Amino acid sequence: MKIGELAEKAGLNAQTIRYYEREGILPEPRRRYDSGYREYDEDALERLLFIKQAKNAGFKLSDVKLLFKLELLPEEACSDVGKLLSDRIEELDIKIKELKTFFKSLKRLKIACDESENGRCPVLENLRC
Amino acid sequence: MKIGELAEKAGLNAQTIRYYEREGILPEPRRRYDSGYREYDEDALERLLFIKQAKNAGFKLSDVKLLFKLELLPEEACSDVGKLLSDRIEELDIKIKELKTFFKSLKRLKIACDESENGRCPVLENLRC
DNA sequence: ATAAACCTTGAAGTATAGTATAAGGTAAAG
DNA sequence: CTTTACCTTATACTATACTTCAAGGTTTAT
Repeated sequence: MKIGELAEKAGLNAQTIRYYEREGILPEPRRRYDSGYREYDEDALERLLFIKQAKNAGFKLSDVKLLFKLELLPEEACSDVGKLLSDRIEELDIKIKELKTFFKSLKRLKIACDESENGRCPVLENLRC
Repeated sequence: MKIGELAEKAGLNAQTIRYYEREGILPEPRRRYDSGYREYDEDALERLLFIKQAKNAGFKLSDVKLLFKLELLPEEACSDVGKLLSDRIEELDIKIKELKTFFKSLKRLKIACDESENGRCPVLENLRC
């Protein structure tokens, strides 16, 4: 498939995909013989969807790059991937817990806001987490 | 307290606090009569800690600004705060669910990586979420 | 065959969130 | 009373992650 179709499937725009390629996050795809257009397969889509999720989880593109880079290296680098993954798993676990706390905090704020009758939303008084 | 002490308590640096003030996220504090130094109270610290959590939850500074801004407005704006909060609560709920999915995905990747014996970490083959 | 839609590159521009620097005034400790 | 730490402003710089633009070639539909 061409870049436009991939972009649509991944929910990105084509320039972003080219940018990922420039930055070494997405491997260079093969090109059409005649036009030189980029030609993508399903793996490229999988990668993009993974990148989107990783970004959503607060990972930097450089983290994703590192992960994909290590994928290509032989055995001795595999423990590095394992270490990287362990670290990220632990970080993400902490982050999820923090978000749950903040979620409660926002809900408390909402309730206080709904109940306010003095004409002011008591945002500040209720933001302790 | 002076800006340095506030910065330390909040785990930020003083320039960041001045930056938040410039951007209208933190209100201008009163100044010492003689030196013109900024003088902060505990509320400022609360605000900074709230900002940190909001940022961690993926909120932009402009979102936080909006929240604080609405706090100062009279009754008729209160329902806007309520709406803003409802939206953010819903977003955060979705985000937490997505992160949990990604968390599982990373764990699966880790397991596959630990079990791999062909000298390659099967990152790509295991990143489906 | 021609227009619209899509692709190419390279370079510049944007948004967000700071961080660093310069040049100087103030506060606190010895 | 001087030295060190801390404060002031304004401006410039950085990193991340895109987005836009210009100028042109290709594909597809009518």
